[in-house]
Amino acid sequence: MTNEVSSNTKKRLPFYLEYLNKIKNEGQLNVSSKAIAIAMNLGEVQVRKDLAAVSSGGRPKIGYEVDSLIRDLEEYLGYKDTDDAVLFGAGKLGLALLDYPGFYECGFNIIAGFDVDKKKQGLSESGKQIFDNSKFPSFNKKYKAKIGILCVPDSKAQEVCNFMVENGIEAILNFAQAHLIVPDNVIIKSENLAYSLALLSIEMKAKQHKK
Amino acid sequence: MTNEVSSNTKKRLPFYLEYLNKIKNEGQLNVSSKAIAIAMNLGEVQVRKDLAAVSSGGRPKIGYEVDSLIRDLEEYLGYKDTDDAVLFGAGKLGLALLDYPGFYECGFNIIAGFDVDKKKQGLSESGKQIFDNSKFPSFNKKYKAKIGILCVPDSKAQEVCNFMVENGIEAILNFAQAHLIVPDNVIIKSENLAYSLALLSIEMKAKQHKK
DNA sequence: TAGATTGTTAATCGATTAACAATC
DNA sequence: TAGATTGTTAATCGATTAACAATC
Repeated sequence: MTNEVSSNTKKRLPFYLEYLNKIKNEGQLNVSSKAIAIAMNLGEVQVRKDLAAVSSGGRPKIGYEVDSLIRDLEEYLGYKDTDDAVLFGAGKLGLALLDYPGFYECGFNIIAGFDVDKKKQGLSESGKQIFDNSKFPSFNKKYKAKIGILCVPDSKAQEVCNFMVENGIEAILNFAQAHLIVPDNVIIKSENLAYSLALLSIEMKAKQHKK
Repeated sequence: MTNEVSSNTKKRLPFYLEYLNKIKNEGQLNVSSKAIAIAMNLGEVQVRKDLAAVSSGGRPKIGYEVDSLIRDLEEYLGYKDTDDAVLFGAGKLGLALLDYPGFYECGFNIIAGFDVDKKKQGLSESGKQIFDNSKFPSFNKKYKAKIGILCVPDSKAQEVCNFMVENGIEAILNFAQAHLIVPDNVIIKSENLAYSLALLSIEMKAKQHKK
């Protein structure tokens, strides 16, 4: 059932939610697919198809009820039931992510950080515990986190990745610039910030050429 | 010419490059599309098509020359000529990005940060200057950065975004959880870390259901 | 030459868009 | 009822995959 929703649709869903929350705050109660399409630079029909896939639908002439659409999207995206996650590598990026409020809004609770460097262990600014890696096996026997965020140096990425997988992690958001190999039952998403920027820059240059 | 390469192909290119650098370091001189496909979990033909789009090609029976493939990919991705970028919002994430070494490797040089908070102005850990926003107009008349990274609080995102665009920024990598509106000549990529995690988590749960 | 591997053309698959029927 | 808007079915478009010819 979950997989009836196409992967491209899924990627757009959080942005619908963002837009809906914006207009909700402006006091809007209903919205048409046309209005959403214009604001988000998408096709009208695409918006309707996307929303049909995860919501109970709108009403002709009136449009979609903003509140119920927000509920349906949050439901689908799993923002309601909070998932526990752990983070490895409390460097600058790791610390920023540990204290990043956006995760919580999307239903994630980073319950602890891990780092091999004694100097980095202790409490983060927002009060999250940072333990030594060696504590993770017993920790995760108890807490059973399945989601891991990987922010260690590139050269340690594969090793730490293996360690996470051995101790119950099934989904990894990888910020290291490294080609990671994982078993089939584990999913991994490499989120390389510089790659995004590189692709953005290519697009920008392509656009300039066209002018 | 640039736009003959499909957008999905483009997204895979940095990952080819990553893998090629890995095997280069292991001393491998040539590589077949089959080997790449297996390592990266892609189709063999897809690899050949992707590589054909941006490289001078391989040789039957021998495969692709790792070195020249790396050169072609770096060339296409623009890793060779360094682009200047600026960053707005020197909070935790902003500071982490200012000092993030990965950007430089991909051909980006963050030449300065900007923040309205006097306490955040000065030097970052790696020695990057952080100025008051008011300095940006004259700064960018001189340096003409076209790429901007946006890390300000969600509520300030649109305002700062406008300010960037008014002063010559044409491509924005947005880390704020906010629906931003920009003129047609500006491109924007919203890089929301929590969204990535949410989609990963949905996939993980879908996978578990299948079992 | 035979075999491995590339590159290309055609077929398939999936996602987007267009046309239109259903409905309030 | 007329008009606006949703939802669906069919057509188009683009990307992936399969089949195969070219080449070293």
